[in-house]
Amino acid sequence: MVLSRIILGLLALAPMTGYDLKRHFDSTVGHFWTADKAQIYRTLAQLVAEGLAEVETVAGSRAPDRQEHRITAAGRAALAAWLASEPERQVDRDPFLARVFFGADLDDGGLRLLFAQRRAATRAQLARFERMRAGAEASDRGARLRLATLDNGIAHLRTELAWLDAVEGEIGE
Amino acid sequence: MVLSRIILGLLALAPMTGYDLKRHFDSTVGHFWTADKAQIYRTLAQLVAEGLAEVETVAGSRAPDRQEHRITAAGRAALAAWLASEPERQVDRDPFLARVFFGADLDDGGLRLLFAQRRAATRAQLARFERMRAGAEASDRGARLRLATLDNGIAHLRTELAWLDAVEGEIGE
DNA sequence: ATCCGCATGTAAGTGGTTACATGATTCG
DNA sequence: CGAATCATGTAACCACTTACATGCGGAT
Repeated sequence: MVLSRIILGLLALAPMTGYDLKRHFDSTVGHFWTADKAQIYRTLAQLVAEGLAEVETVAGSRAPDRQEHRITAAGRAALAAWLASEPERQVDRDPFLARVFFGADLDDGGLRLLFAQRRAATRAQLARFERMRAGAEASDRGARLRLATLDNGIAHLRTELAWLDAVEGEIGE
Repeated sequence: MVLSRIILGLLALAPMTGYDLKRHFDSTVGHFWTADKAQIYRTLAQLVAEGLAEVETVAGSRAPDRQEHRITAAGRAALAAWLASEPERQVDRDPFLARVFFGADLDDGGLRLLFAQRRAATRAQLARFERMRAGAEASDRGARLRLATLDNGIAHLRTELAWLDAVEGEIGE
């Protein structure tokens, strides 16, 4: 459900192929939703079957044929309805915190490695997000909202680093 | 995989029924992992089939029979191996942020409602976590680590509220 | 020649949710 | 008398991941 609406939202910006969508899930919307191509192609077929999108085969001038998907009027209505509906409840599943929770069974070295890995991963992602932020501008309301979602990710990554400092300080002693 | 190891971790603390485990997923470990009973019973059966846990039927003195599950030596080894293994990469999927991202198609009232709902949900969860925190003590290393995972949740919820303040301030003007 | 980017999809499996179904005991 | 808690499980479905499979065009 959420995936199909995000795809509709992206198609509302411009007609796209499954491949184009995949690139969006790897970049612009990747900080709050990911999807792999098997999922994307399946969902696109579904949207077409439901009449929320339509396909047009564009002969590849110098590449394979593109299956361009375009949002329909019904699709725009479905998108608007979803935007105004109550957000699905979010599940937070964190394999790292699961390890920390049972971390008493781990020796000091293992625990330090666990935190070090988390710190490295968090830093790397923060750097990625900050690069994305730098190359964006808040021209209109839509752009400001899209930037706000990125800022949300950045804020949480910084919080994670601060938490790591606190916990490692406590453990280190 | 992660679910089965968390269950092993809980069974390492004490033998339990599926019902007991469900209560843990609703309370102590709920802030980083959730599971419903269908999943729990299925996974318990799997663990027994793999020899990582064993069952003992305890006749109910004043209630239904309990299927007590106990971790085996092989189970402890599997738990230790998982603890020392590299954490599975975490997927962050947030239906709320997805709505904000496409929020330009929403009118001002819709947008304000969206943020208000998020704020209420965040506050409610923060209150729950803080109550849990108050009733806990950091006696030994294990308890400190378990508390740290709760503090992680609290820190992120506070960050979310701060982010909401910032975004709503910007939108409101 | 070989690899990378573009572009499409299928098959099989795992993980997770929802709905259905049963039954005893205890507390108000 | 009814609701809540304890306790178990099945069936069906939906969401997501991984692996397999193909083929063109352009750059090194």
